[in-house]
Amino acid sequence: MVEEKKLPDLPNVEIGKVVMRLAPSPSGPLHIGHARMAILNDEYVKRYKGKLILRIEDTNPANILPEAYKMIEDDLKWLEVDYQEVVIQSDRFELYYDVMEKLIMMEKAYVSTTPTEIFKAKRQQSIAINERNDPAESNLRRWDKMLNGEFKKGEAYAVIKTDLTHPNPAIRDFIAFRIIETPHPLKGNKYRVYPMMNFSVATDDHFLGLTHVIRGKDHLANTEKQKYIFNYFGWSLPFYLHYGKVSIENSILKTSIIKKGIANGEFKGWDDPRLGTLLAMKKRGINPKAIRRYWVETGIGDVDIKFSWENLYAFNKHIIDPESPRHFFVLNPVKLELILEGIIKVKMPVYPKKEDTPFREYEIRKGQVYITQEDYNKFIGKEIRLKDLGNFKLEEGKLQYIDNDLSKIKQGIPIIHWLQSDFVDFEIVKPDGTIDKGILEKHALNYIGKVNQLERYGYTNILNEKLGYYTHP
RNA sequence: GCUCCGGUGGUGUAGUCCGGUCAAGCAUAUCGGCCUUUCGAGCCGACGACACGGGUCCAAAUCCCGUCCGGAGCACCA
Repeated sequence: MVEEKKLPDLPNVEIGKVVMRLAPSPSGPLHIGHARMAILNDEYVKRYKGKLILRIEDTNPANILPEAYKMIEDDLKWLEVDYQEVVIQSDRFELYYDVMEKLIMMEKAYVSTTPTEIFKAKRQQSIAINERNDPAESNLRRWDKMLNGEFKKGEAYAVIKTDLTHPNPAIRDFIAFRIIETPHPLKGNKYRVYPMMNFSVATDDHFLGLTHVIRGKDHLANTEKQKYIFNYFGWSLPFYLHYGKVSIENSILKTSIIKKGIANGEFKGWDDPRLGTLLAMKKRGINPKAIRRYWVETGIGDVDIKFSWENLYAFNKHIIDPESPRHFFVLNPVKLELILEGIIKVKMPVYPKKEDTPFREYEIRKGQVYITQEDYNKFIGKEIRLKDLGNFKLEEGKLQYIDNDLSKIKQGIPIIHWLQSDFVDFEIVKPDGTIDKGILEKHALNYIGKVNQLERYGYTNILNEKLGYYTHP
């Protein structure tokens, strides 16, 4: 195994004092992109013996999948990401309200009933709406009315002042609270004034004592907004690091699309092999250590990258190959007549590289034999070797025994896999959702739940006696 | 449109802050060889990149300017 790359050190580190966080929203299970965030944070916290907080950001009830709270924890556990504390943002409304009230009193925030279209248009032109210049008392009064339910959804919202003349319009005054009447899966109708992400994140990052924040570049502008809150209170800033955008091809990641697809039966579930979810990776037999190595090697650069399935597969192969039992799977089998004298005893290792490997032992006699349609078409009329059995002449509908001269291997005789008996009908789901059908050596069923190397076919996670998921070539 | 961020081989990354040791390292992919009763693994080798154009300098992947290209934000999403 080659030496693995390491992540660069973080600045301002004090061993044992580092606090970092994972901040997923519970809209669905985690996917391969989330894994980057989780693994990078986990790697650093482990290196610096710090604390990792799982903070579930559930401040938008419209976007919550109730099962996701648990799914996220399961996914992280599978990834071997260790967090020491779980914080649910919907448990912290009182804190958010309290912080907001202080900001209003400091005249760093205001509460508006101006239609947001006007607010946005004026902000674009660096013009303040009326309420921005109101004294704290007026804004506080409106804030109380907001909390008391005197405004309906859309009638009022609370805003953090930044700098209306900021050259970047994305940084100017931003909304911190809005009214939501949709019940929250955990809190029901207890709250109707919900913080926006920039507000709750800044508040929590401070009160949870974060020292370092690692997240995607898409949060660059959010970080700038959040800094205003830090500065108003004089809180010390964590060290921020933003990594680049990842584009993942040949995979579906958007929870909204997945939910729809599951509902209409297009996808089998959250672990459908076409999805980029960690559940799908797990089902396919991708080892979590391969995912970790992939993201560690990719590092924390701020350049935008394309996710490479090829590289992930290569890492996975290194990890699983030594532990993958070898078996035969004959895809699209062709039944041939096997012609030979007497009985040939074959003994094939399950783990060819291990000294204490178990074996698959068979007594082969004349009768039937199966090889793949592809091999049949390719080698008809030629002499081939049935692996571990002997050399045969392949003719139409039959295989005629010639000899067991092993020196022919050196000369380059094609070696193919085969099955005579002791097999089961088997289906393998490919990453594109299609299904390969064939027959699987029965012995492989002793290794259900493991990734098997089906020789000359590919690595496959054997799920049960009828079905497997293709891992990769 | 406005504002940010970035561009090293097919892919990912090291080097860029503090210019020379970088005619650019590593991984993966591809190709070839060895080994192996798998088209797998392993070993060896080859191929292949500093986006473009100017400038500064004895010297630039590294600093400056421009161009092109990619990405992000300008949500009562996170």
